[in-house]
Amino acid sequence: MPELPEVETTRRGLAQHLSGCVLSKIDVRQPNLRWLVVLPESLLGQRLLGVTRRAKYLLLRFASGNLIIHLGMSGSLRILTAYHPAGKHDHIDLIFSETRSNSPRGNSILRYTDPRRFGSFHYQPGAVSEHWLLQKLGVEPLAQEFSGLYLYHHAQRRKTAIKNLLMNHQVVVGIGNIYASEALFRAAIRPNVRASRLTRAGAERLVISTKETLEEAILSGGTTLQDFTATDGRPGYFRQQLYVYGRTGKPCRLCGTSVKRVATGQRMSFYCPKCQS
DNA sequence: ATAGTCACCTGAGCGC
DNA sequence: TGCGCTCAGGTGACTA
Repeated sequence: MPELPEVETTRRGLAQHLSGCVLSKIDVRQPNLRWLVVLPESLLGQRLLGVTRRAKYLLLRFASGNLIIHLGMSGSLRILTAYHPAGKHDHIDLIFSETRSNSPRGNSILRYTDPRRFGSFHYQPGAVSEHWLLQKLGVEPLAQEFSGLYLYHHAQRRKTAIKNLLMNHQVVVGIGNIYASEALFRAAIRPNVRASRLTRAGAERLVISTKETLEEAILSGGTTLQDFTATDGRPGYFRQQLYVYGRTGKPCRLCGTSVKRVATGQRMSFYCPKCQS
């Protein structure tokens, strides 16, 4: 699924096309996502005031509260401006109507598709930060608080692999399996080294490479491996810029050495044995 | 507190 | 073609 760049790409599409529109209908065909989807009727008739993001959660703000959407591993949101019959994995439609009198466009359908159903929809009245899903999240990776010193402090005395630390969302949010491998490559750090062995300089490099990787991926519209599309249906193009993820046995783009794959906990990591010494 | 495992669910790709 | 196996972008719950 979507990691932070894919969620951010989705957020921008939603904000651009649906902000100011009024939610006129909710159609939940399959409520059994990661958690049972229960959306209140009271949302109907409310205007979408804005779309923000916290970690990988999309926050659709209405006057009475927020719709909190997570895309899980295989979820995507598309905006349809013409009727399309719902497919097998098209679980939820939110229908928005354009109400500005001078531009009487038709309805827009925000369609949630998710083959694996690991995603989620929640409604939180009032302050969104009080939702239990958002309570224990760490810092945003693109924010100033995510600094070399911050990461270094969190790495101290931890026995887990550095890649696991980077993917620990109580420390820093939004970094999943693709971008963790990519950021570690760019910082020349092997994914399996203990977090406690991270040096101050290494932490500095890793924070910089993480921000760079995420920012470049956002500019490319994210990474599409199989399912992900932006809200206009287009894939992300960052896959072409991946150095190591999914490139086992292929030559490192910098030195030509064969890219290796190793298990880090329950996930696969990819690295160049020469560049990441 | 931390680290590791399991669970949720479907589909793609591979070897036989 | 089909079967069985492994793997897949996430993350909360549970165990030791």
